[in-house]
Amino acid sequence: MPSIKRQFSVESISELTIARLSIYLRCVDQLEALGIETVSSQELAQRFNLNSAQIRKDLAYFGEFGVRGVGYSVRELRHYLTEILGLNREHRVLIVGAGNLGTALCHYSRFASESFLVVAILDSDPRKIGEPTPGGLLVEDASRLGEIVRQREVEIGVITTPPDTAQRVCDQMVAAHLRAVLNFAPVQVKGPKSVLIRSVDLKVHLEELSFYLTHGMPK
Amino acid sequence: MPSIKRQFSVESISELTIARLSIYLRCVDQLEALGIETVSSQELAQRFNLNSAQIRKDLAYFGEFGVRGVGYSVRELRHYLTEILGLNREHRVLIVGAGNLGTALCHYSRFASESFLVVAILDSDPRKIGEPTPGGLLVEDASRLGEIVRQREVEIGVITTPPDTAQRVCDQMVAAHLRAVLNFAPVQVKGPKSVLIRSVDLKVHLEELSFYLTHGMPK
DNA sequence: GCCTGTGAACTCGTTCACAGCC
DNA sequence: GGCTGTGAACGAGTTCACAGGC
Repeated sequence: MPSIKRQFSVESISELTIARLSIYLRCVDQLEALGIETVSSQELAQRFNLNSAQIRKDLAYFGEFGVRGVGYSVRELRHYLTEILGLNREHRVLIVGAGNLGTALCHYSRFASESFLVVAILDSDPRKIGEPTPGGLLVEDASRLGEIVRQREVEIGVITTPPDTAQRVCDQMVAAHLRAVLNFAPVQVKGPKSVLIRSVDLKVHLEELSFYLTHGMPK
Repeated sequence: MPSIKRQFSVESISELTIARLSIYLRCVDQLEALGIETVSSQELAQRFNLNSAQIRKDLAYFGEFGVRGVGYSVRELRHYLTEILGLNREHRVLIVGAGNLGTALCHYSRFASESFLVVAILDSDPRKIGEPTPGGLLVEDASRLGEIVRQREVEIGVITTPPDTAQRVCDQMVAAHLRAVLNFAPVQVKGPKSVLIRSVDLKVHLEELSFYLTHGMPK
């Protein structure tokens, strides 16, 4: 079994490609569960509404995983995608904001994947501190963020606070040397380029639906 | 105050433009809260990390809202964006899946915007049916979906079930004539083109972070 | 014959740069 | 002088189409 290319340059690969790799991984997981051992890019494309040339191109950035005339081994592909996405090790996650969304994610991200472990959920509301979430984790004091990040070797911070405190929390996460931040608050949070910041913006998605409901569907 | 173009063609406008309009609306909301009355595309761009030409182009699809030499009236722009996005009327939302995420969204989408109203949350688990969510809404029986959609004039369905039931729920939503579906389950759900289906994929976002944490940051 | 990997063609989206207007 | 609205230039991303290998 060949290994993934050592020399791919992260710079030259589109973020859209990375997002699709995650989708491909999900697809081969399903195929494996069905007992399918080999799959061609065409078959993958048909089954999951994708484009076969794009699948081949996306994969080819990272190595030659397929066999001409045959296709890809489902098992191998799953292995490669897991390795490429960095999912063969555990990522420790900390959530700030123990509201409904924060506590929900606390539980959700556990079943979402083996690779992400929520090691703390913080809040600054004294009434919430010390209380357990449905998942069984105790809410801790937001002022202990730096200390907790260091002690528990946290890499990823998740913001589920109201919008007006999101930027402050993000600044604290940057100061605590978290390497990546996932923001769920409906504001644009900013930080230095050394920290990877991504937002999941529910409001934008709902408003997009509203637009198309009002003006008719897209192409 | 001029009105928005009647004759823009939805087909010719990119989904990315629509998503940005939602961001612009959020930005002018903030400016209005600061008491700022007029803003140029350049100022908007600087303040919120956007591109001024893109702002002008995005807005120009829908009308001539600006004044040359001056800029845009914050109040007017807010009005136009609200109208364009179809946020000047209420959209009724139904959630299927009363787990942590479903109940969280039930509450969340209320404060997210005035324009979206969650009118029902359903589940098929008899232990959950009849129980109140933190927001005070009672969980109803998922088998009543069609009836509830009709009676309460629901437009948008939200899926927060586990992945294995998501497609079935989506099919039921299509059958019940919901016009748009927002899926939070980590699977690709499919439906006819007449129904707008969008997914918010937490797992993909986390795995993208994992990729960059493993291989270094993007450009 | 079939399917991958990939250069080339094309499509789509962004940015530039300036004419037109205040 | 300053800023919008927009064609034109550019760049990114997708799809085509085929050479190469099983």
